[in-house]
Amino acid sequence: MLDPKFIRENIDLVKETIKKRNLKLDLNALIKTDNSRRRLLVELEELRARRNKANDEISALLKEKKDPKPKISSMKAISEKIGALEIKLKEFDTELEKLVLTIPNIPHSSIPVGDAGCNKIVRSWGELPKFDFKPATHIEISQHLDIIDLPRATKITGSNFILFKGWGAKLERALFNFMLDLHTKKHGYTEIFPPFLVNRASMTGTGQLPKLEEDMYRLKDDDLFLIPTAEVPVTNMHRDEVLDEDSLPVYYTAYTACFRREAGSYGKDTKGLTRVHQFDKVEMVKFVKPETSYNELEKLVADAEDVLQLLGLPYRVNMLASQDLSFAASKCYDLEAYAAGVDKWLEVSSCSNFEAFQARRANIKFRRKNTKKLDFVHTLNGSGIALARTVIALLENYQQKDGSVVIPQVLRPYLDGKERIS
RNA sequence: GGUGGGGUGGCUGAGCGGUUGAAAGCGGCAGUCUUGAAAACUGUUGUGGGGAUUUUCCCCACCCUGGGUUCGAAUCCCAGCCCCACCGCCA
Repeated sequence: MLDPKFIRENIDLVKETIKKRNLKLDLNALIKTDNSRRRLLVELEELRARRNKANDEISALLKEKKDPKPKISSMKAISEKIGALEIKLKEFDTELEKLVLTIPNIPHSSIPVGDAGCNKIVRSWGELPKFDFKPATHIEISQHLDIIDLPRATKITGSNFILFKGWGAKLERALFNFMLDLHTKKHGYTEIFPPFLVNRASMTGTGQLPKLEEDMYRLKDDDLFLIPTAEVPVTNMHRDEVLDEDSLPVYYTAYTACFRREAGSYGKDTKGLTRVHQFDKVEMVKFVKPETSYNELEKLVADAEDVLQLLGLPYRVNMLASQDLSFAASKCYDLEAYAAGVDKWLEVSSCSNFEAFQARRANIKFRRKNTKKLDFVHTLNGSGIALARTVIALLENYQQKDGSVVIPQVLRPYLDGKERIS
């Protein structure tokens, strides 16, 4: 969320943001509520000041053994008025909060303005694989190699779930182990293994709630949610905390399964592994000082790119335009890996700078040493990287004419030194 | 799941319905002393919000959360959440 005070003082900038994001949002209600609330607050606080003063006087009268009764009865009416105004204030607060939560983050000045067509490919890496045969899709390959069993996953649970088997299961495990090792040993992240279930406060802290409740799996009896990404538990580690300036930047990486209902996306990417309800992902999360956050974003993207480069998967880096940018982000790069069988660029990572948007909501601060003032940290996160889609790219790009699949060099130590799955 | 105990500032820990935003200690910061350090001593030290004559001043709120009683609540009542201990169940 944005700071209501910031909105008040930068109303033109917020209007411009809404325009850039192509949203239909009326700010008048917000401005009006904010003004009414403050007018009421002044009135209420004056009354409370009077009450406090009177209470001191009553207290003094009692000490002098004088009769406080007249004073007390004169205060009764004021107290009732205060009670009434407090109820009204609460209504304004609730309303204002509701309205403020509908305001998205301000896009960074460096990103293109426009819809997804304006997204900008800032760089590409690797060469597209060439075949002297028609490359098969990951569905065909995994069936042939007996490493993924979708019909049985459907039987056990339902459609759009995956069951990895044999070398498929080992490949999955090899991938996230490789990624965690890379981020912890080479890129300096601290490994976290968080709970996969989180409470409502955590979901609200990172912004999944209240907006996206429909997209989440929820355990009704306990009011807990299956995490849609490790971003939720890991970012919420520091919810309502004040971090040491010296401890920043904080880098965390975590493997988790991710659960998404994908409500409303039926009919889109329903075949194969592209869009599933449960997938594995290694996530990177950063807590940084505001003045460093854009530099940190570039480093975050580089860390995610390193995974793809070491796996030898061609990819491109897509800087999202204002209308394609998620609600809480100021700037975001998507990494898209090429998959030869389906001949598509698949989004395997999304690296975002949220500036103080999440930190304000989750109340994550740090104290500056020189001024001793509290300030919100900037939070960033990025996939490093999402697995099911990476498996698609691996299978399709490394397939051979004989139907086998070559294993990239970096994964072999995790797979008993095996060179190919056949 | 059952029983008992408990949630107060950065930490430990007092707190009678009425100058208690909160004792005391520790820690932090500044100063005195010292060649320097330690010790000792002195002072200082929470957060959020609002107002104005906006580098300063004034006010309000906050003692787990939400209600209630009262002229007045950290203190009394109710509900919830969380923590600790023991018992039960359990990988």
